[in-house]
Amino acid sequence: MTSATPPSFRPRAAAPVYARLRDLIIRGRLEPGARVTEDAIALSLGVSRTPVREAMQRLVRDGLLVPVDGHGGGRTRLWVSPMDAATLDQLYRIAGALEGLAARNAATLPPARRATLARRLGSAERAFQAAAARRPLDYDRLFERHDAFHRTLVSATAGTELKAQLESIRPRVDRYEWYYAPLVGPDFAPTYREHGAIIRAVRAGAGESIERAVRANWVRGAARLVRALATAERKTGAATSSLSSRASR
Amino acid sequence: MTSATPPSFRPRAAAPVYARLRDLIIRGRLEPGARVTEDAIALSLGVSRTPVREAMQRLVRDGLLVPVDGHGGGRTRLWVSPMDAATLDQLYRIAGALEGLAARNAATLPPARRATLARRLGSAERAFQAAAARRPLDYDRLFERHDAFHRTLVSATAGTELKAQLESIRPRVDRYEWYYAPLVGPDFAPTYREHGAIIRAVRAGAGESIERAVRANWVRGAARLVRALATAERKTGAATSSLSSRASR
DNA sequence: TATACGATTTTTGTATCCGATATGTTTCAT
DNA sequence: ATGAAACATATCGGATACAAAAATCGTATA
Repeated sequence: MTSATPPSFRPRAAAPVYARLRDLIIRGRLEPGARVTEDAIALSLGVSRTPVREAMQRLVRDGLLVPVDGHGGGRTRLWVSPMDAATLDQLYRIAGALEGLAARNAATLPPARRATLARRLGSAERAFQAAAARRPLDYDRLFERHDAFHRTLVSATAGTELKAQLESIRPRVDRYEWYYAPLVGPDFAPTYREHGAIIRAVRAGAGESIERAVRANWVRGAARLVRALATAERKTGAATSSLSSRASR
Repeated sequence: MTSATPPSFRPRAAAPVYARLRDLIIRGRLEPGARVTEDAIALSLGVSRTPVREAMQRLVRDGLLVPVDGHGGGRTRLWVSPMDAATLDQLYRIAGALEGLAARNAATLPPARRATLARRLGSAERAFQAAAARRPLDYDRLFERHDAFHRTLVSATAGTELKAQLESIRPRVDRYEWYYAPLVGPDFAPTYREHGAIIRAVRAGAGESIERAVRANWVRGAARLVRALATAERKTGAATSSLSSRASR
């Protein structure tokens, strides 16, 4: 599911630390605004500060941690980055542009391989819809199935660099997905339609329309999440304004 | 109130090390395939291995250093990443997609600001052409002027996330630019035309065509560099095959 | 009571040390 | 002479030690 070590796992201790922290943030157990100190993490995970530092530097680059007082030079205290609708929108547009660029390549695939891709996308989509139909909804499974659809598309169309680039924004995208997806359902008909459009475009094999379909999926997905976020805020009363009151402990 | 903190920059050792190494690689003084060891850098720059390690990890994320493969699980020896036409092509397409996504926003700018942007782009382009007309050609200056054109465009149109994403591929893009730009000139008429098309599209204000123009610039720029690269290889006889023979000293 | 000053505590950045392991070299046996 | 095995070296990952900067908290004073 979410875990995957994109480039090549180098260190022995830093990788688990990174994976654990990233997961804590993505799943929301470390909320936006939570302070994260090297000592605390090192202590709680039973390693020294050295691998923790490496993991935290990587999380900064992922955009999951940010310096608390944004002075560009000295990277001092870090906290879990805030979440807001504007960032979500930007992020999803970027993902759409990149995945669209990748998917466009499907048009240049040999017809046989393109047909295979369309078939695999169809089967991934059916699995996703099946997961979405289960009651009670298992969001863990739903997330995984949804992700599988996009991974199928990307792995068949993106080159190494593009894959790496997509991986670099995945942590943040996943975080928004995890936070707000439960507020989107339980009706996923729009998503079905958009995925269906992607599959048909791949089958037809016109690069331009494949790219358009993929982009539309991301842009509209972002709109759905923003709507869910706004609704949630109206209900709970400015959920995001309590960010700075969190403590890491 | 407390004394307004002037940019109290605390000098960190890792930042200069990173900047220096990145520059050495981008400018080609550390060639593809050169081994880079923590000890050697630490010694030569007069710092300990700790900040050097941080810098090198960052360079790995930038794609300028890569682990030399061959030993599956163990440790990581790093060398300067190789350069090849396929990577160049992918990289430039990504840059085109991202910058195109940004530039598209120019269409939604208030007309006055859009006009200002078009004017600033025009003036940046004139500066670029002036630099390109100087004889002898100062590639350092040319590079800077060309970069300024794109920076003008991006800084006026891209959000924070998009800017960050573009920054993340800049080191590698710059490296290819530095390596092969001298082989492209001295006639930059195609570039003038493409930049001109971008400026006109911005002035007209149609998002779709702005994006197309920006993308075309990058895709065609990549093609020019690939052509230059191929020519250089034919002349020097497989320049890139000598990669693994470099020593770091 | 509010503010300014100061000491204590946190937390980060850098240096150094140690252990593990791949890599290269030398030596010995056949 | 050739191959293998033992040995030496290079280099990395992690732990620890130390210093410096910043934040926090308390106290004193106007």
